Amino acid sequence: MENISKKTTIYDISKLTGASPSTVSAALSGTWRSRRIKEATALKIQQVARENGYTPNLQARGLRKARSGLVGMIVPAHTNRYFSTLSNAFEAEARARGLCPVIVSTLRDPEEERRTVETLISYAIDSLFVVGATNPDAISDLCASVNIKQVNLDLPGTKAPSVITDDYWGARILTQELLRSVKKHGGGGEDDPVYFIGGFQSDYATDQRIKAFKDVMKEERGGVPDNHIFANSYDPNASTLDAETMCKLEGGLPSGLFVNSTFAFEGVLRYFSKLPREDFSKISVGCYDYDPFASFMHFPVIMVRQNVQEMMKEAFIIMENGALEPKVTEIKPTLIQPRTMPEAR
Amino acid sequence: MENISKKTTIYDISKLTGASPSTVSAALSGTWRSRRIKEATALKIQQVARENGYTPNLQARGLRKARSGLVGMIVPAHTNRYFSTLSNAFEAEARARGLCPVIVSTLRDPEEERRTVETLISYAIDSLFVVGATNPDAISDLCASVNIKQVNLDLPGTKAPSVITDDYWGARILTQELLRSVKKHGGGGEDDPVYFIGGFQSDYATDQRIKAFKDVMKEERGGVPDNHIFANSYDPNASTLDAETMCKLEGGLPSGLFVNSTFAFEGVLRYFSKLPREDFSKISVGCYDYDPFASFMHFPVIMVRQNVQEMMKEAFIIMENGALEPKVTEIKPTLIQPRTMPEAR
DNA sequence: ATGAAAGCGCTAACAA
DNA sequence: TTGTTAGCGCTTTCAT
Repeated sequence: MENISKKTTIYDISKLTGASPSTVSAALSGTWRSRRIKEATALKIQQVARENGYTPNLQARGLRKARSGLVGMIVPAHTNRYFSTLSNAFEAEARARGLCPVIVSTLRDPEEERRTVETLISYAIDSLFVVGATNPDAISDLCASVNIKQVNLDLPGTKAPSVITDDYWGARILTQELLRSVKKHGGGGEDDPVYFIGGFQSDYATDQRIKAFKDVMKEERGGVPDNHIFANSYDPNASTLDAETMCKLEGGLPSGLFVNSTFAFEGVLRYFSKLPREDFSKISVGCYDYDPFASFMHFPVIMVRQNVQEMMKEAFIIMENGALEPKVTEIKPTLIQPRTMPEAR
Repeated sequence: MENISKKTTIYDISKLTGASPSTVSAALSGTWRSRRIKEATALKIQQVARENGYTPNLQARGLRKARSGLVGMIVPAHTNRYFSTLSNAFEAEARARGLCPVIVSTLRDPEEERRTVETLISYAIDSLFVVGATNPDAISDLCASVNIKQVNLDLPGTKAPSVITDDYWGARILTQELLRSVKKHGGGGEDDPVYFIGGFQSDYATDQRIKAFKDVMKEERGGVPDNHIFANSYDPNASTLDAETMCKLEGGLPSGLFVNSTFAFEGVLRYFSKLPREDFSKISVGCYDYDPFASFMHFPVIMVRQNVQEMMKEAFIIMENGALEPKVTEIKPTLIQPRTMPEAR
């Protein structure tokens, strides 16, 4: 306790107890049983260690053992309910395994992703969870060269196992429910316009969702015009512009809007906030993502909540099995009706 | 590049180039100018390093230099807009300084806070940012014993400098604005009931906010009954119950509600979601925290957005100045009117 | 302008 | 049952 300026090491404890450094090491790292250290010795060492505020230097241990006990995760952003829920689940799983979780956001920037992963590798993370990366395969190359196991989440890669949401299925039920809502609250016509805003056309998830959207629209409406679909970016600002374009095109708000992610929704709302409240009497929104507050707006918002716990649990299982083949596991999401607030997670 | 199973080290590069390990180290760590390494030598070494996919082992470096380049931050939770925005700002500041940010959530659990901080210390973090801790001073004791600089955010401590929001001021203007809204949308009477829900009575921020709430209520209404104030927990579930109690007591929804944080708001909404929509025609809500979606509900929600960037910037400045005296810096928050969506951060 | 060598704190053979 | 020693990969005197 009196040690103010330098950390206590096993050598300090060694001197204090008269035991050798290796005995101290064993006593303090939990391996003493298998090293047949006398229980009394071990207990005494632990006692002294406690009295002196000893904590192991995990850098030294990591250097020696060539593994750090750190598990890394990269996410596109923190300020998003979906990703932060993943962070939460990730920490829980890591903690349950006695590992130290390190989460870094990479802002959907491939260069930042690369830099961050290199940094994490330099800190000798034992494994890496890659969430929604723009280029998971590039990361796989980095990881492969240093034998770090990797699992992708949210967006799949071809060089590492992936756990993703069954986006086609989710977008289908969301679109169907949205159309039902449009029928109920909308203008009433079979030709009430329905739009799609948000996401990258080229990313897998968006692609699946658009496919499902189009398919359902085809089945129930005979189709949807291409210019009713905006998928240029995950940047909220882009969606603000898209919403404006949509309203110009439509001469007002449409009866139905499929919003691809809460990112896009934020952008759309930024535009909506300028419109008079009466304009919203007929619109229904389907949002592919869940946010508790969004379910409680002044027009119906149907949401899809991805099953984050299960995704993360699955990811850890795959990791523990060696993360070998790059196979894709799909998890089904849940539909959340407007003004419904499921238990927090 | 061909190195599959083991990481390239400076010794590999040393052999490959014929230079000594120390020269390689200097060339690769950027200290070569001051060591008067010939530029040609340095460049060649860097070239070879690049070709072989060399990345430094930061654990080894950290062990040797006794500082890791890691900066730690603990937050109560990830799944909250305010905290995740802080995470975002923290990462930005850390990155700008070439440091690696490590953010861990501690779930408002003092024991978890202690364990996590100990772990971070074991990884030799260079400094620690403590957000909304239940017991910042206990953490200060841990940090002091190993000479780690600490700054508290959101909730102040007495043993390390703190950067917090000017909660009294923020809660005053929020209450005033809420009363204005109640006057406009409420039943019309001077005696429209106004309630307060959320937070811990004993924590500094809640205390300040309740004080401000009471003061304004006194000034404008002559006071507020004690049983109109619920401050038992940050757990959304507690707020669900509080909302129910409130409505029982009131025989319906009150005209005004001061909600202390989005955590509480989530809980309140969970109860609200069971009520018929018409019931909400007269209620106004003031929420001490900002969430983009919450500003867009079917009744007016006035919010306070804490100035996260400035708080974090200030925290880093204090850290860089040595984080000496435990003085408290207060930052003023911003009022956000209903249906207003400021730029994302 | 560069090399040799020590050592950061720990663990794991190998001895005893 | 315990001690001795080497070495993880790096930086940093001190030599040269």
